[in-house]
Amino acid sequence: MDLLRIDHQSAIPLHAQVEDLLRRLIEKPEYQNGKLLPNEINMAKKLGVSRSTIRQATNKLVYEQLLVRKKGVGTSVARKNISTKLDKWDSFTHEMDEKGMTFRNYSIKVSNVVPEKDIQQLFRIGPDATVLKMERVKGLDGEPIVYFVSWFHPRTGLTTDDDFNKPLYETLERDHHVVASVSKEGISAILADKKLGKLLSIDPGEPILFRKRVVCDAGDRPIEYNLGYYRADRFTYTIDIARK
Amino acid sequence: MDLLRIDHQSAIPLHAQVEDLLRRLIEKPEYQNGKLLPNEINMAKKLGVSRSTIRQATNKLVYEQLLVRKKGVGTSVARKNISTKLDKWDSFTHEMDEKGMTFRNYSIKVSNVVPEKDIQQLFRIGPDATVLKMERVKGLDGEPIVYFVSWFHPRTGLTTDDDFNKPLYETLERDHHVVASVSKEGISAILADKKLGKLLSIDPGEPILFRKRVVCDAGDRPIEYNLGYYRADRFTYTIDIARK
DNA sequence: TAATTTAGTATGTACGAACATACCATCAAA
DNA sequence: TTTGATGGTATGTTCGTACATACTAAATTA
Repeated sequence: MDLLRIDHQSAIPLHAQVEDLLRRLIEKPEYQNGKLLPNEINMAKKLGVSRSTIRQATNKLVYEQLLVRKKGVGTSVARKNISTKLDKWDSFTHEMDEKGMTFRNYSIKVSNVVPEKDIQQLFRIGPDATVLKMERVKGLDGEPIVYFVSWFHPRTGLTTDDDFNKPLYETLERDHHVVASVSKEGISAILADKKLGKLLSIDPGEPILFRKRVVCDAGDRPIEYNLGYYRADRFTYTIDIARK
Repeated sequence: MDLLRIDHQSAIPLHAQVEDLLRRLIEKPEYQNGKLLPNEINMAKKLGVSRSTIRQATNKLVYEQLLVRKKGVGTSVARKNISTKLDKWDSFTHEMDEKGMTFRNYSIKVSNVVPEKDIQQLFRIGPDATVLKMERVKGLDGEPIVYFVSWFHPRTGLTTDDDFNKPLYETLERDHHVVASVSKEGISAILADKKLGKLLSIDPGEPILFRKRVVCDAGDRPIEYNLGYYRADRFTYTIDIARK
């Protein structure tokens, strides 16, 4: 078991190594049915770290609700959430078409980058791995409306050669056999800075609807990290209950 | 400073007391502008607990993004998120009306209860405080569709005497001067148990769309904790981008 | 004066120890 | 047979200590 070892010489903190190890461990089928993990003291002994370090790592996973602890029993993997099938995500353009509006890409930029730490962690990739980054400005009637930034997990197989003007999730499903499912979405508001102001043709300080999204595949593994900056004077996010 | 003291005799764990103390502390205006909290060692000394206990408490708040830590600098209060104004939440019934369907309350029950620990914590109320609990089953064409359970923070001023057949958020705003804003929403799926099966007229084991929601006021203080159980065969949750 | 060194302070990481409390399965008593 | 006691195990809480690392500002040097 090479992946189940801790490197005391590494610059990576022990608790981070343990956390990572646990993340990989709990993906294994033998832990999927709520079976108990090894107890803390044994894990500590086996990995050659202290119990506090084990707890530091498990605490984080418990916060994230990946693990569940029961006093007097042990720690087990949380039963996985059933995620709702994605069907409308990339239909933004289509919806606009139906309303008789042409929603076009104003600019598009695709590159390979080494992402920030939080994305590395989300994607569970090394600090040197490069991922595909896509930036888009979309607009309506000559007016830019939204600025998207996406990072795609290497397992999507997307490259700079793909056609990003076509519906993306269709491309992923057809050409790369990756099926996107909803995972997590957060909406908040920020103020436009200089850069955003320029991209969206508004003054810095104007309100921006900011959406953060993690797209996962059917196995709940992250495939895309996506940020969306919407001109708040042109768009509102609403949650809608639709009949089947 | 009565609220800034730790009771070593209490059954409540020290770290929980510290956490609670910090939650109250960081609401004060003097910490709102990113000013630094007292450093960990001093806090530990002042409160008569160890630094680990302080960290145990602050860790949680850091994880919740209420606090921000900077190595070599200190810990400060995170700038508050601007939350989007709520306008469509209680329009469920209205939407249905527009579609020519009558969405009615099938049953409704209002009571005063001592809530579970997680709600106590969310509401930041004592273990003895009672809150208003409301349970509703709503349905369509003689068929129950959704089961709601809500707990309302005492500050809403809602009592069992209020009329819960009228749009709730309008009542809150008009009669109790509480303005609801979106805070957090989670959607998942569960299986119906006996109770849910009976309430929704389906067999136990049938899929249920489960929605958990925390409604906050304009000051980001929680006012309602709401659970919704939707018959998955009748409803789908979609996220929709609508033009203003 | 401007660049650099350095001391002080704050968080970050890690260890080890001890006792409390919840749970469970087994065994004993009513 | 059912109830109750009990000991083993696992997490929960808390303490104390030590050193690493990042940042800041004051003191030093070029």
